Amino acid sequence: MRKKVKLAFIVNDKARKVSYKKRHKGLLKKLAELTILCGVEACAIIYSPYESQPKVWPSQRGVQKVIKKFRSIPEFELSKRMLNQESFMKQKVQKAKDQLDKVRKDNREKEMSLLMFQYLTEGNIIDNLSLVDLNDLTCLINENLKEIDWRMKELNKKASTTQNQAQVAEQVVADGATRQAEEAQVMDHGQGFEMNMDAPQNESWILDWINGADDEVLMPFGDANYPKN
Amino acid sequence: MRKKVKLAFIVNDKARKVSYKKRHKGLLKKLAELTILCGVEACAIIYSPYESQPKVWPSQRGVQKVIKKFRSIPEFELSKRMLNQESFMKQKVQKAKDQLDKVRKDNREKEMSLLMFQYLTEGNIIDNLSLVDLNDLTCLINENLKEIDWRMKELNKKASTTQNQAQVAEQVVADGATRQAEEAQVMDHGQGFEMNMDAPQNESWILDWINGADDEVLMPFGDANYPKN
DNA sequence: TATTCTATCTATAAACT
DNA sequence: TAGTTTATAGATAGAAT
Repeated sequence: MRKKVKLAFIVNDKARKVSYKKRHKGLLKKLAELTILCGVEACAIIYSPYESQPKVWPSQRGVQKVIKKFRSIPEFELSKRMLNQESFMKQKVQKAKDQLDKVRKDNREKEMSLLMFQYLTEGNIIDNLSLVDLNDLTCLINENLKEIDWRMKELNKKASTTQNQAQVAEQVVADGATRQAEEAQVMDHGQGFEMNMDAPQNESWILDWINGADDEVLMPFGDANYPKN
Repeated sequence: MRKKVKLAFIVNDKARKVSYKKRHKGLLKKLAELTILCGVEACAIIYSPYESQPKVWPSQRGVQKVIKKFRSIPEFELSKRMLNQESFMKQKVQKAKDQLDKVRKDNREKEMSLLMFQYLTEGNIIDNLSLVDLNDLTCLINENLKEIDWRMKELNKKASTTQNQAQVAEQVVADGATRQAEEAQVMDHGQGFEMNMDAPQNESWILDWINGADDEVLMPFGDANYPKN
């Protein structure tokens, strides 16, 4: 029901003021907590349109002390610090971009996995697949065949029962298909503010294996389909 | 499981640093949200023990602008503002005290109600009741008798059925007793940090009526039992 | 206009990697 | 030491008072 706050100027005057009052209060509380809990000096200055005087925090002594320090810093020193802040921001942006790339790659993998299992279980392949898609899909299926083969061999080695290989193979494929289908969520490819930047929380054994240590395998899933930014 | 944060310096160095990093990050985010959502100018300066440079917010332009304003304010003007801040704090304290009084009064009422219904339902009265307690209790019972009387009259007026008065009266008493007992939570009388400062969320009709408009009734429940602060 | 209520979103303490 | 995860405490949007 309650909508997620969109990080943008609140156009409605009334709503903005209400929000300001709540958030202003919350902010000062947080700042107070930070200074008390962690024993740091800090101050905040807020020029609100609702009061003629800027709102300051904390009380008399605190702000004067902190501000005094700032007064004593020459102008050019200040600029230098600001530039540091700017480069810090650039780092942040780069990090966010890296995360984006990672999520896109993950999404691509999940999509492909979904396609693969659709193909394996329903026997039909979706139209409109690009050459790249088909290539990745083929790759993925080959990976899985290898995996199955490897697992069969492992089981053979260790088997103390009389299970035959065909049964084992079927079991592995069915198991993998179920888990993969459950986990394959095709995520948003857009670049909006709401984009999911979280890394996926559960990797299937297939993806683990693909991402994993085997250097002989050529890695598929480039970001060919996504615009560079 | 997770304990409620106690508003005090975190003694454990490791825990304090972890907390600082999280809260610092959270604070700047909040500040950014405030400025964007509500279109206000603001800045924060944090002198952390973990960085040689004070942490500032927001980026270059923002801080310089806000700080410049502050630089241009004469020292004595600053003091004046700080005093305003101080008086603002005094107001806050007074408000908190008022709230405390209110909660204490509410608690007193709830205790008395509980006693009354224990007396009415179990027929025995707890020992160690002071003269004041007994007086309040008598008062409260009289109030309730009046209320019952009033309700009976109302029902008589409006009754289109053939219900007799005795039945109605019994109904009212039973109903009131149940609701009152459910709602009567005897709250903490201490003055610790954890004290419940919330106003009670559900008033019974009896308390509504006691607090309400009838000026003829002498109000019981002074704060006689509590130390003034 | 401010306060209260409450469903929901967000921050973060603690544990784990 | 820093990043991740998870459960819970805390903040707050929106509605009602």
